[in-house]
Amino acid sequence: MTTMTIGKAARLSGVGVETVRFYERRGLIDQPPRPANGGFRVYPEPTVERIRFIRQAQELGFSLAEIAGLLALRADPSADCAEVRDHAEAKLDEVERKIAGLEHLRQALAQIIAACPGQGALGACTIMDALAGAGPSTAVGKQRNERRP
Amino acid sequence: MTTMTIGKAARLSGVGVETVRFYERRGLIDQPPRPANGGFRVYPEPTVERIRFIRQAQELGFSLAEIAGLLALRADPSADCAEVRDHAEAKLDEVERKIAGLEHLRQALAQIIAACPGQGALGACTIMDALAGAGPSTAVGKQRNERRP
DNA sequence: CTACACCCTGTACCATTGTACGGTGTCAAG
DNA sequence: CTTGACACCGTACAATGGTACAGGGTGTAG
Repeated sequence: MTTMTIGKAARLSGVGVETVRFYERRGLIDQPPRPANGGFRVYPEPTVERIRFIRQAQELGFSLAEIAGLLALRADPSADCAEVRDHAEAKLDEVERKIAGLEHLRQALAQIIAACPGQGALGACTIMDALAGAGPSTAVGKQRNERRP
Repeated sequence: MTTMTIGKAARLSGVGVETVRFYERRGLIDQPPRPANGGFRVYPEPTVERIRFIRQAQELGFSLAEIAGLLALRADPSADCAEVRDHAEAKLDEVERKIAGLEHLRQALAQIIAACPGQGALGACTIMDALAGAGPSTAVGKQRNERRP
């Protein structure tokens, strides 16, 4: 098993040592015990994965409290299955709503990019226009982006 | 044109009046002028759309500074097209990365939900397991050491 | 014309999510 | 056995994104 000090765990997961300790205090990751015979705390490799997950989930718009909920989901027999499943299903809905919102935004950005180099009349000039129009009716070369999901 | 007071604009966009003012201070939305003859500021309907966009973008993991950047994107001839397009393309990349991350998370959640009611052997009990394994029945040959301590 | 809800401005306060710092302990290379 | 890098712990400070008054103005229903 790969183990390391907190400094290496922090470097590998792309955060500062203080951030690791902060996540420990918030209960997002376990703080390894200090060895009985003295010395430094020893961090296992999965902690690095966990921190990376936390950072990624944050970029996807989840708060640390929500991320704690995700990390606490356990599909094992000792937990109340129905409760876990309800929670997981609620999160799944949320994830799917986010995906839908991002797809919408993606299309709007694609429309702006497509409209940009054209020197003619511009129908969807801003994000708000692109989102409102949702596409083609304006005379900018009909960016009907029918991309497959 | 539909117009309204700040209170109604706030209610329609699902935020508090103070939040609307906060966004004004941050330059995310325009503050309408006070009527010369006195009285209340008059908000147009597009401001409501704009606030809703801000809130949605926040839930998708964008900071207010980033959202300001999105709202400032203008594909019109007065702006430097190349610059606008670069910015829009960078944002598009980011959006697509977020979508990919969310799809990944979606699959992990689906896996937990699927594993939950079954009483048999559970392979992917937590989010971290589900993400590491990357696949239940669809045997995706991801060469990942799945070690159980 | 009075009550009452709502607006305006300014300032203060708050939660979340870190980041920095100071003082001390540990360890390993030279 | 000294020295430098890093760990540990506690506390303080900071950026972001609001939220809450206080003290006044405005507009309309009754």
